[in-house]
Amino acid sequence: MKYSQATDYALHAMLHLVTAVPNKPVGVQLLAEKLGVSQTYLSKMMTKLVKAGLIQSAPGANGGYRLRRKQEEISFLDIIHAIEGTASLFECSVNHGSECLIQQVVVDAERQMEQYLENKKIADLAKLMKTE
Amino acid sequence: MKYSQATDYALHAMLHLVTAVPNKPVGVQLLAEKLGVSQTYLSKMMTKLVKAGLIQSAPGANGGYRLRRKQEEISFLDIIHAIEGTASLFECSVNHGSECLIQQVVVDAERQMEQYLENKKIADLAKLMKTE
DNA sequence: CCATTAACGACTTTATGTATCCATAATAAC
DNA sequence: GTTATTATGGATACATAAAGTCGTTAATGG
Repeated sequence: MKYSQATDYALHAMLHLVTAVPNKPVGVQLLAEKLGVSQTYLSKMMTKLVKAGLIQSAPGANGGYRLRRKQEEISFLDIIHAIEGTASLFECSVNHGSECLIQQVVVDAERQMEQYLENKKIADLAKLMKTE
Repeated sequence: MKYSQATDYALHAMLHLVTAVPNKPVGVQLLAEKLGVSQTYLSKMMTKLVKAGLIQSAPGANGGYRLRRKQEEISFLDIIHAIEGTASLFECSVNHGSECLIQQVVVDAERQMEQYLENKKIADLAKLMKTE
């Protein structure tokens, strides 16, 4: 079980958008160059972020992407869910009569991780980077 | 990102071993029947559990598997690690000069989940099932 | 010896992630 | 309006991992 590289790229792309000049769109070509990944591949992830309502896109000259919400309101979990989906990490495939106690435990554990990721905003990282 | 079905099977198999008669080995054929999975496939996971030191195996007639440790000392995390491995869920593939702050956040989040799974023992579930 | 049972390796199949290419649509600048 | 720019979408190829099967070997009890 691993987070996909796509999630890695999306998180880094969002961090770049946060630290970019406000309201000035950033093109996928620039982002792709900074991350060392192809434009066409990265654009798929950007499209997912758009559909999740995290960023806004603008076509045409001087177009690109910019944040849709305040940066304090965009959590790690938002980004991860946009790329990976929101399905549970664990689903019991054993056919027992009752509810699966094992699944309850693992899902509860997953909830612990998600709470942590929900409380972490990319704005937190942006602050850290400025003081370095 | 998902936990593999193999992990699901392993967790259920361990739960069966905990609730079985102590010190009497349980064969893979019986376990496989209860879980609705083939013997040969399940035996791969059982072998991993043996190598992880969670259970003991005995070949030959009346052989099978039984717990190696006390059931209060076998956690969900032990079983999951035995099947999935212990590698981190997230590894940054972007080439920046410094340490990856994003990776730190996600790894910390993962640690939250692991702590929860470490504190949950299969003995806890066994108790629950007896009272039902 | 014989039946039973775990362990191991080779293999097939299927699904998912990674990545590229090309066509299309929308917008801004001229 | 024309052109350059930029995002979006579909098709496709490739690599990797998961899911599952089969046959063989090895060890043990009766």
